[in-house]
Amino acid sequence: MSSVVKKTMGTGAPGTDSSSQATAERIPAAKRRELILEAATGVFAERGYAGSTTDQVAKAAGISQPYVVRMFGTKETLFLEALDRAHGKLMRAFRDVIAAYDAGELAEELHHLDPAAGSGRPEQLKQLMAIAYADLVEDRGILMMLMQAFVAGHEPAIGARAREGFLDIYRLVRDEAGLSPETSRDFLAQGMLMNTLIGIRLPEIYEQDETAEELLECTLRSKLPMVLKASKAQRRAG
Amino acid sequence: MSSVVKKTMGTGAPGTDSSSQATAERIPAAKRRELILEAATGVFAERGYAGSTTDQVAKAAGISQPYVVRMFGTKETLFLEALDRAHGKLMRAFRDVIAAYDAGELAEELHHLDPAAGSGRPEQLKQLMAIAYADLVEDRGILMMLMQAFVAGHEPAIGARAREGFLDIYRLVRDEAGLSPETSRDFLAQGMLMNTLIGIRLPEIYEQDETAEELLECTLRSKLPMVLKASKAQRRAG
DNA sequence: GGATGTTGTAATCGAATGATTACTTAAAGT
DNA sequence: ACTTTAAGTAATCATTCGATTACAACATCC
Repeated sequence: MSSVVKKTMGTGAPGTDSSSQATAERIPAAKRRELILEAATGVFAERGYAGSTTDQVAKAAGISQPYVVRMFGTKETLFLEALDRAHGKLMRAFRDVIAAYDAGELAEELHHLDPAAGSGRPEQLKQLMAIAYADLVEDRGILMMLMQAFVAGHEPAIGARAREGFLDIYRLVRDEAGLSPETSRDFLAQGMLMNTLIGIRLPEIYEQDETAEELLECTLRSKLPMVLKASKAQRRAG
Repeated sequence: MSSVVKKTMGTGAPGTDSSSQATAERIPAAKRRELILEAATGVFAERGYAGSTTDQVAKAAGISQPYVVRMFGTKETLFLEALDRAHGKLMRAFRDVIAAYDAGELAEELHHLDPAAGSGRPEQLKQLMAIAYADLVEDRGILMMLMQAFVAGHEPAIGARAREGFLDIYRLVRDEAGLSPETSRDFLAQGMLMNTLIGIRLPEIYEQDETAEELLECTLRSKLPMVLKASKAQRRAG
C-alpha cells in the first residue's frame, strides 16, 4: 500500500523524487568505525592531514560526510585515531617478528638473510624487522600515515603523539629486539628512507630511470618486486 | 594643504579613515621575490603545502596577500619555486664541501672526524657532508621544505620535482663525492632520519625525555648543541 | 504494534582561502 | 610638469570544507 508519508518536515523539503535514497548498508557502529579508520588511513596517507577532507574519507568509506564527523567528533580526532591504529599495527608487526624468532619459528627465513651482517640475535632481528617493515608497504597506507604524522608536528596534538609514537618504536627496537642505540638509529634511518622513497612515488618511475632503479634495488633488495607490484596496483586503484 | 582628493572610485569606497595606509616599503620586484621565497620556505616548511595559506606567507613577508599571488601566479608555483630554491641550496652546500675538500682547504676539519669511519675520500666526504647537512637545520626551514615536498607526492607537479630533486642529490653523492650506492643509501637514510626528528620536534623535549636525549645524541653527535639552540630560537620566534 | 534506540542521510551554515579586480602612490623618463 | 611604469593595497568573489541540524528508516523490545 502506498501509505501516508510521514511528512513532519519543518522547513525545507528533503526532496529528490522519493525513489532513490542510496542509504549505505546498516553495519554495527564498532565495525563501521574500523571501516572508516581504514579508509581514513588511506586518504590521510595519500594527502596528509591538512590536504585531506572528511568528505574524501566518507566517500572512501562509502558513507556520508556527516556520519564520519559525528562518529569521530572532529577531523583531528579522526586523524589521531588513524594514527594510533597505524602505530599499533607497526608495533605489533615488530613484536610478532621478535616473538616468532624467540620461539624458533623462523628457521626457514633465517636461511635467506645476509650472512655478512652477522648471526647474533640483534643482527638477525634487525634484518627480519626490516622485512616486516617492507611488508607493511603492501598494507595500504600504514607507513605513509605515520610519515604524514611526522611532518605535521606543528599541530600540537598530532606532534605530541608523533613524538611519543616514534620514541615507542625506538624503545621497542632497542629494548625488545636488543639493538644498540647506534644500530637502532641505523635501522630507523633505513625505515625513514623507505618512507621517503614511497612518498615521492619512486617506484612509479622504476622502469624509466636508471638512477631510481639503482636506488630502489639498493634500498629494498628482496622486497622490491613486492613494492613494485603494490605500486602498480595502487596506481590502478587511485 | 588639504588638497582635493582624487576621488575616481568606481563602486565601493576604499574607506578606513584616510590616515593609516601602512604600505610596505617599496622594494624592487627581484629583491621582493627573494624575500617572499624566504618567507614561503619558512611557512611551507612548518605547515606543509596544503596546510599553508598565501596569506600566512604574505604576513611573514610583510606584504599583502594579493601581491604574493600576483607575483607567483598560484600557490603551487610559489611552492615549486621555494622547493627549487631549497634544493639548490642543499646541492650547493654539498658541492662547496666537495670543492673545499679537493682544494685541501679542510685540514682543520679533518682532525675532528671519526677516524674509525675510514680515511679515504668517500668516507671523509660522507662525514663532512653530514656536518654540512646538519648545519642547514639552522638555515630556517630548508630541510623541512624538502621534506614537505617528499610527502606531497600526490600533487602531480610537486611529486615530479620531488622525485627529480631526490635523484639529483643521490647522483651528487654517488658521482661527485664518489660514494658507493650502498654508502650513498646509508647517507641519505641518515638525512631522512634527521629530517624526521626535526619534523616531530624532538629537540623540544630533549631535556624532558631520556629516550629522546639518547636518540638525538646518537643521531646528531657534535651538531646537537647547535640544533638544540636553533630549536629554542625557533620556539621563541614561532 | 507502538515506543525506543541505532544507523544513516540531506540540507545548510559560517569561516577560510585562493584568486581577481580596481584602485593608489611612489619613481622614472621626457 | 606630466605622462608612464612599477610596486603595492583594499575590497570582494566563488569555492571549499568542517561542522550542525533536522530528519528518515530500520531494528528491537515490551
